[in-house]
Amino acid sequence: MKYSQLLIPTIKEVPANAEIPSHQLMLRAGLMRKVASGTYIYLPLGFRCLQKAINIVRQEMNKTGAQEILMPSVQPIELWQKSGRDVDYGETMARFTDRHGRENVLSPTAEEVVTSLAANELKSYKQLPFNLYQISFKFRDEFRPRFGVLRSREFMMKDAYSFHADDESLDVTYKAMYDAYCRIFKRCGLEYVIVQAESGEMGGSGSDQFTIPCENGEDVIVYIKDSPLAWNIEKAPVDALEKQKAIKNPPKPEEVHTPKVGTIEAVCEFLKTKPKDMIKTLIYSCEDQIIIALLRGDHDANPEKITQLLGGKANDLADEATIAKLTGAAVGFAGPVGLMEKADHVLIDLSVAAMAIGITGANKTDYHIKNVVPGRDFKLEGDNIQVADIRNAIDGDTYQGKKLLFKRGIEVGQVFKLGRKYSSKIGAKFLDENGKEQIATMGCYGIGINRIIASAIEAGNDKDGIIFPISIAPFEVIITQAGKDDDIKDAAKKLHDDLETAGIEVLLDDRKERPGVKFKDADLIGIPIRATIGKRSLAEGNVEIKLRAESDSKNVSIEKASEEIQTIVNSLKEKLNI
RNA sequence: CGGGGUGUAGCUCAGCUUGGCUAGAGCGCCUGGUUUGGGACCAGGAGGCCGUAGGUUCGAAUCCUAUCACCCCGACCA
Repeated sequence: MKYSQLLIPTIKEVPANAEIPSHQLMLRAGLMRKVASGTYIYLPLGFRCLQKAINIVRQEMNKTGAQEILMPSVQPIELWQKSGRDVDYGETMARFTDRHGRENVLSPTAEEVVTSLAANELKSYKQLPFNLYQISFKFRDEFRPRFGVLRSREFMMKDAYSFHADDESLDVTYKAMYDAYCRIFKRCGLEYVIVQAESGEMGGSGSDQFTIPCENGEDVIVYIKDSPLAWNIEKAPVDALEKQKAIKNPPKPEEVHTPKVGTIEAVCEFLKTKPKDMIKTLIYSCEDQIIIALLRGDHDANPEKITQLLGGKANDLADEATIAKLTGAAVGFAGPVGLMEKADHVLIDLSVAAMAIGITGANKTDYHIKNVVPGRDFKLEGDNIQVADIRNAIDGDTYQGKKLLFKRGIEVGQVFKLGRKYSSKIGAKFLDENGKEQIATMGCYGIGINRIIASAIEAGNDKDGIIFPISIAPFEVIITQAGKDDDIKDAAKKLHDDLETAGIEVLLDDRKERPGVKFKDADLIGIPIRATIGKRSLAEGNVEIKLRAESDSKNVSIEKASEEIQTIVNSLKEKLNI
């Protein structure tokens, strides 16, 4: 392929609206352009990267016996009403009415459609198990698209759905997918970490996330040094904190006037105390019920843990009106004393139960109460009271006595055991050996293809540009033709043709540009191997070969160049099992 | 959706506070010439309804109002 024939609009300056390296570099290297917030055009180079990642995913999926299909992007809302996810997804799911007045959605994922397929076609246990997947654009109307392609509204996803007669069969496929994902990310040249995750909106029992550690990741990974244990923050367990020594004859609770200081920080400032001596009272509503959650002031609530304790039911922080009605005070002054009886359910974090004494809201606007002793001034036991782990791990926490460590990561894939959530609602049933009707159990397995590219760039870049793993680079080799003499052109052309014939993906930079410009562009785009043919080396009958990831170059005779480059390509590929 | 910010040439940004003549710079682009191994130099040139719509004013990029878009911080997810 000739550079001069491709649209590769590289830019020298850093785009003003791009914050993180992958976003900036994808624009600068001419991989993509933005159409609107969260939607992008993949230009020739960017699309080649996507295709290469897709091919790896496809190969590994096919190896497991999964079958590729293609489902529609426009789906009838009825299917989503059956599963109840029209509500769960809410505004994130784009909807429109067609000319006939039918309600449609733009597919954010495809459990409903694939399960309805199974409902129609699945009759007998003899058909099971099977695993269907597709690679297609998904649309989610995110509250806040950001970081370029890392959180775009339209994105390329591989989504697979497996159907099984029983849990053992699901376990087998789940493991096969898990292993396939390991191979996929390895082949894409990504250093990944597998973390235990909550299944969230998807429902179901088990889930593992494949994340790429990097500074700009949106997920927080919690892990233990020299241990395979790792969790998404939403799932990370923490040891209960040691019970604080009880204070002898603790003073009585005392109301203090705290005018207009409703936040933890403001109260601490005002009363000269620390967040960890505060008790934070959060009020949730869940299916018309009122849930109160008590946390230490320096801790954050973990919505996933709370949802689990509520039996998976959707819950949200209560609105201002509900809080005012319940507490009789403005937001910021809620406290457990005298309030707990009014709630349907009270969740007390382990660390609150471990406190000896604390300060909390008085359920009276502009007042707090100090000298509140858990167990004395509010109950820790009762029919509607549960003491549990409902918070996010923070620095200093341990699990099984070992220190928890934190880093950020990008989620590139996730595998779920869905169970019968969708199959029961949509009616994916079959007859078993005994002629008895059974509901199929399911798994689903997603990979964000764009995120593979973006996270590879997050992980692989330097001041000059992208450093692509060879497996997903737009080209494997770039030939920089430095000079316009005929012998240079001819030698470059011949090397290009030889490599192309040998099946190497090679780009010939035949532009009428100065060598400096070509070197800069080659580095920016991040093609793993560069072969330079110019006056200097050609005079000695040599070609200069340089790896993007390394600083040194070497000279190889023009006759041996093609062979040598092929050897390097193969060795780079072998490292990634390509 | 809540909070903050930005819209001026293809890109990065000055100018706006304190309204005033023809709206600027660097980079990029076009032409000619000199260059040619790490984003060259000289000369000439094209390119802007100052996001959009109203308003104030003799006069608006600049002040006011509305609106749209984009970006950042929060709740979601591949």
